[in-house]
Amino acid sequence: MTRWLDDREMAAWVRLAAVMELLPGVLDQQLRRDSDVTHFEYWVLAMLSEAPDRTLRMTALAARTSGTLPRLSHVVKRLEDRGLVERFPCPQDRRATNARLTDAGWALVQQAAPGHLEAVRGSVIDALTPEQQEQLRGIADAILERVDPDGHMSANYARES
Amino acid sequence: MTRWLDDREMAAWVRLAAVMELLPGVLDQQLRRDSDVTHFEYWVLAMLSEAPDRTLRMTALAARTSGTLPRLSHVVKRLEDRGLVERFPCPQDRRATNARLTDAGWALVQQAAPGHLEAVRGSVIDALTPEQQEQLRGIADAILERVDPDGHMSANYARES
DNA sequence: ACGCATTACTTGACACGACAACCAATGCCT
DNA sequence: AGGCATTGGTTGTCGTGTCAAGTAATGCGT
Repeated sequence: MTRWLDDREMAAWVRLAAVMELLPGVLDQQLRRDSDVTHFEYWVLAMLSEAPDRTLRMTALAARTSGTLPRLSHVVKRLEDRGLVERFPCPQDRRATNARLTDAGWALVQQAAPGHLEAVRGSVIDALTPEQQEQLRGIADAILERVDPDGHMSANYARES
Repeated sequence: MTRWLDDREMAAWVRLAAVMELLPGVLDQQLRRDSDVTHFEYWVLAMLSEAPDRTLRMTALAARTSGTLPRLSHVVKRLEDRGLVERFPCPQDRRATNARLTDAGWALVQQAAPGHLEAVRGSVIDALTPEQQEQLRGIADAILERVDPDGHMSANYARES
């Protein structure tokens, strides 16, 4: 027999679904308008900008951005065509490809970061109390634990304990 | 001067971003595999199945699914081609189009609902304590308040107060 | 009652992601 | 050392979403 959702469960789920449907579009639009990159492209550039030598292997980049490898391949190629990233085979393992942020890519991240940060603050962070921010961390961790138990797809952060 | 995110804010944001990136895919896959519909298509059918006479105007459907009108137009057309929905001009206002769930569509929702429910439980609801579910509701409401202040895009639920 | 703005949607072109097939380098096993 | 599975990544095709433009009915102002 199926256990239906009670009111509390339904309320939580419906709102989460609405957030998942709306928030990505809002953030995407801001970045597109102001800096001509998608939200995902921005994450790619941002992760590279924080990496040693501004360089990461494709697989590492995929994990840090929660993206699949084919997706990353396409995205990085487009970024390369635009001169924001360069690719070169890894010397240690010639199967692997390294992606490095160019100066132009670095400049774009620097220019885009403040506006994006404001958007994230405006639609998420500043809408929440400090308590809610901590709650959100716990909730998201619990969900990620179910969705990606091994953390393969979200090596971006250190999960609690 | 830009206010950067502190540790607490960053932790919350990074995890929310990962959830937004991963969760839709997980739910999509389950529905595709088991019932050959996308998550968005499922919401469309589900909203219709709860509406009086299983019928809604396109605009109302868009609001309830947090989708844009062009998107809905495409999706409903595809659903119509598959015989799950039928469209007919609204008698009262001939600009408007009504979408009604067919018997086949109704059957699909009935068949798909239990599996989808299990997926939602498995990846979200059962991962959270009752307390966290209430927290999530509050957090999502706060975000939606910023992202869609007038509630145009999320007429699906009654927001608090 | 005429015209213009608005509402409600549809359509077409383009961009992006997913999936599957593919290729190349590596490393292990014997 | 030869063979085979595995790892790491790219490519092509297809489905789907978005955006901009277009159409048609409505309603409001004068």
